[in-house]
Amino acid sequence: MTTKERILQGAHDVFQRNGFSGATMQAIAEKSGVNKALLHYHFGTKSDLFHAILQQSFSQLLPAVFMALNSEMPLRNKLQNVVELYLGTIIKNPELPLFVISELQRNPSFIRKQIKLRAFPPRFVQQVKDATTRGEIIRAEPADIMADLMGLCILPFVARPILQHLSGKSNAQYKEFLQHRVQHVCDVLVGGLFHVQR
Amino acid sequence: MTTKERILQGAHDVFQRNGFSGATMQAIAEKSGVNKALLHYHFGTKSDLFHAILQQSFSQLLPAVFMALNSEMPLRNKLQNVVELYLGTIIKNPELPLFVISELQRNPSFIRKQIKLRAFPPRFVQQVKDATTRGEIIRAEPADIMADLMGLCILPFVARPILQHLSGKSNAQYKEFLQHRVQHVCDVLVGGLFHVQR
DNA sequence: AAATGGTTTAACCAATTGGTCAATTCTTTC
DNA sequence: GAAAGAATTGACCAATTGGTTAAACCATTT
Repeated sequence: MTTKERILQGAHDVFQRNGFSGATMQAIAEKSGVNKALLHYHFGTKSDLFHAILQQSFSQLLPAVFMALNSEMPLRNKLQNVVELYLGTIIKNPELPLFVISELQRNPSFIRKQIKLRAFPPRFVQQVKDATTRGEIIRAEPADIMADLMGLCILPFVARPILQHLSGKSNAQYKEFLQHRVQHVCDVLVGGLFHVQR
Repeated sequence: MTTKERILQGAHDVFQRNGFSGATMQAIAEKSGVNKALLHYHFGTKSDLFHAILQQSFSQLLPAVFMALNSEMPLRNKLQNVVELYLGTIIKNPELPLFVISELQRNPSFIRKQIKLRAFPPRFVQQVKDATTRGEIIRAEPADIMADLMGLCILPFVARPILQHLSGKSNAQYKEFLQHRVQHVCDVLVGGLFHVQR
């Protein structure tokens, strides 16, 4: 593992846990086992380093989902597929969504500058339109479904402290809860969007 | 409006926009039109002031929802009712959810210390249990439904920059989207949880 | 082994941070 | 209107912040 990589790893940890304002170059240096000046030598300013991390974090989340949303699968299976993919990613990196979301909220210009995704996947949009006109699903636009999907998936992670406290679950129990939740989200999403066959 | 209130207002604004680490006492003082030393005179340390704001913000969100969840309404109407109440609150204060969520994540001890809600509303829990055994809704626990409800409601607010950018909506269009969403969330939630009458 | 060029460090800097304090202003009480 | 107490301020402080720089270290080439 090269020094640059160790720094990126340390920066990732510190930024993700504390956000941009809460993180200090000193903390990142210590976490990476490296002198503070070396951060600037390799990565310029704090903002530069931060943007590198944010970019990487962001691209870890959405692009895969978008690719799945753009596949040729029928809508119903596709949704199920995306939920599994999305939740799988988040379970492996539970702090990712809140980090990306809060930092994008406080730095919205980042989106316009850096993010190349400028619309929902066209195949997904078309499927939603078709399914609506055919009356297979309730009247909804892609943004709604995208919001449903993301909201159902990320909430147990971003609001974990509250939810775990209220439900009185141990860490192990909460983990189990998260496992079961994949199926639950699929059920709610598909069941809530699709009309029943009569 | 008394000086103390003006300070609380200013602190609310600055903390909500920048989080604890991102906010400075100087900024709060300026926003409140007051000398920095006065903040300490009235509210002690930065942490003290922050906790006052966080407490107030938190109690603005959940307690009302919990009271509604504990009413004697039938489950189906209750959910609809809570969604409308919750979304109504958030629309009036769109930055509240992300603020509470991120700060609770980075300061989880606050929950144990300050928040008195230690379980889901008992009447709601009982209703879910009953409805499950009667086969009216899919197998789900209160934590799941709570997560569904919160996730569906807050996502368009916490992830607004991304979602608005992807959907290509103007501010006005996005506001309209949020209005329509009340009905959509009700539909998805009720439709996703309840089995259909056959 | 000397020269070279990239890597890493300790020491340092100006600016900003949260916080204090004595002095001043304002308000209330007598 | 004087005394008293609360409210408000400007000046100040030590600690920390992001960032710089010159010197040291290290590996490679000649």
